[in-house]
Amino acid sequence: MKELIIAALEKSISSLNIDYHDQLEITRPKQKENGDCSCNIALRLASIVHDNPMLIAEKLVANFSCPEVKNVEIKAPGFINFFVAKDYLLENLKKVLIEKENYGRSNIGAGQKINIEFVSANPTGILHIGNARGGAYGDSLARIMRFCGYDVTSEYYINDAGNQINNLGESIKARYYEICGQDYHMPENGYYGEEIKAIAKELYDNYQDTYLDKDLEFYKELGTKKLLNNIFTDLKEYGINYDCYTSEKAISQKYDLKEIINKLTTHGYTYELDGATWFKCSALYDDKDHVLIKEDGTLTYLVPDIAYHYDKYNRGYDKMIDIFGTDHHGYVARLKSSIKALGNDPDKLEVKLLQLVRLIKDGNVVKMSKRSGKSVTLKELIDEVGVNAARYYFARYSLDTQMDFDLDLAKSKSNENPVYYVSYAYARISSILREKDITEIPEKFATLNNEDTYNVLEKVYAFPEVVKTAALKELPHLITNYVYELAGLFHSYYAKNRILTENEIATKENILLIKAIRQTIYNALNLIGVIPPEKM
RNA sequence: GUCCUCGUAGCUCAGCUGGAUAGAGCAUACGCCUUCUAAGCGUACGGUCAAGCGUUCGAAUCGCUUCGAGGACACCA
Repeated sequence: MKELIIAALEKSISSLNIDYHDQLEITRPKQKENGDCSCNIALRLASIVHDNPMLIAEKLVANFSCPEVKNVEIKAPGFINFFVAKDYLLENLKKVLIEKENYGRSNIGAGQKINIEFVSANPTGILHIGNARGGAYGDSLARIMRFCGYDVTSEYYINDAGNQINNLGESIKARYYEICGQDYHMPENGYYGEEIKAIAKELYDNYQDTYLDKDLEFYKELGTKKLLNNIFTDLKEYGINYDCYTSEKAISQKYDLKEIINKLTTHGYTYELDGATWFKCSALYDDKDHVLIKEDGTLTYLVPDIAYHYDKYNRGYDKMIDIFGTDHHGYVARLKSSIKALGNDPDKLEVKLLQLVRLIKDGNVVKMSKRSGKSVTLKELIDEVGVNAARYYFARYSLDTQMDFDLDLAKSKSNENPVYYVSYAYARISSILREKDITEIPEKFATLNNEDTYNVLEKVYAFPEVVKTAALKELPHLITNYVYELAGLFHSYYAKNRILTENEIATKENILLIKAIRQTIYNALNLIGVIPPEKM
């Protein structure tokens, strides 16, 4: 529809001998009286041809011809508004019914290889509510982009080496010794979570105190294994399955990390100072240099991370998206610097920072701390509110809002959570379809011609466009906004119109209409990992 | 102190590559169940888009300044 109007307008513009080659903007006005489509081109042209926008609009309209457009109006200060025949909505209805779960699918991604890395929490604890947000965003984005024809790899980076894993091993050892009645101190940056105690207890339950002579390596491996298992079990329940897992250990085996540093040196990006080797990232994007090899000869966390991203580049993605908490934002400049220093294009990496989730309990902000184990876990969240509500809740918000998560509200399963509103629309339709279902699609629809029907059909029609925008702008919350509005239009339609009537043709067509609505709701929710219920 | 992100209705948030009268939900008030699910529908109330200046036909949207919130500034990861 848009395309037809644009083409006709372009003809009109060139017939006036105006030189204008930018993309014409056709928008959908908020007010219905301003038409189905609107164009601001006369306002744009005003400054180019130095004329009154109203007059330009009149000239454009005089030369405008497009059979699908029933009526054209000009409104101050110079908008051209188009009123369109509704047939395309009914054609689109057929399309939904034929394409079913593929309605909204496109190929704007054209097979571009995209890597999306998200959550990637260290295996030193249980996933918490912040991970739930990153997970919901990352997984939804992956689904949306796949739906739009991108070749997406979703990835989890496992930090299974380094200092924090030593601390993990020490922490488990300390807890185990404690249970065995032995004296052992928690390390300085020890982990105090219940899950650490649980691992120690399980060890004791199985082997009593016979493992007291095990070395640190044993506890590290045990802890990493157990905690990763927890993490991926939780994520799976949350609806997230990864295409690819990469571990820090594996990267260290695949690459000689000293070699990576040598590469940086060859390109002139390292220097020695105070017995340490530094990365000269201030010469690139960072405002400070950072240490790569410490005075004691060990590597900092930065080195394996540089190697990891080097590896991602070697895998040949067109674009890589990393999703981090905002507390890692300082890290971005370092990473991009390393990419550039190793001769790769830093623009291929896009880092999304999500604002941390503030937890509200009893009306007060709860300070979250992983080390002390004080936070709400993903598992608890799922158990309290269910996967659908949790996924929807997080998908609703754009990443850069400092959102509050009110635990009590979430637990209450109140209407505050719009997933119920959308699910309810789906369940209502399902209920009617259990009464009567139709599969054959007529050549022409004869009875779908009232205002409520057009309203909801217009929304259905908009779906593919919304999905594309969500993919291009990488904004999954556009999908939740959309599906909420669609559900609203259905509820409103439902309240005023009967589906099952005396009239057989009308009934059949009504059923096909709500079936298409249900399909669209399903497709939209599927993109954010929500499976709507047949009954409520 | 330097650097990021943010500030929209009482609350939680949309709207941001500039467009027409700034939108939802919750809360509040009032209507609507003899017919397909009332977890619903409808009406009302609610705004100095943090503040100021600028850019222009036009600014919540772009730029600068101020104020406020959160975060980052390790030879930790």
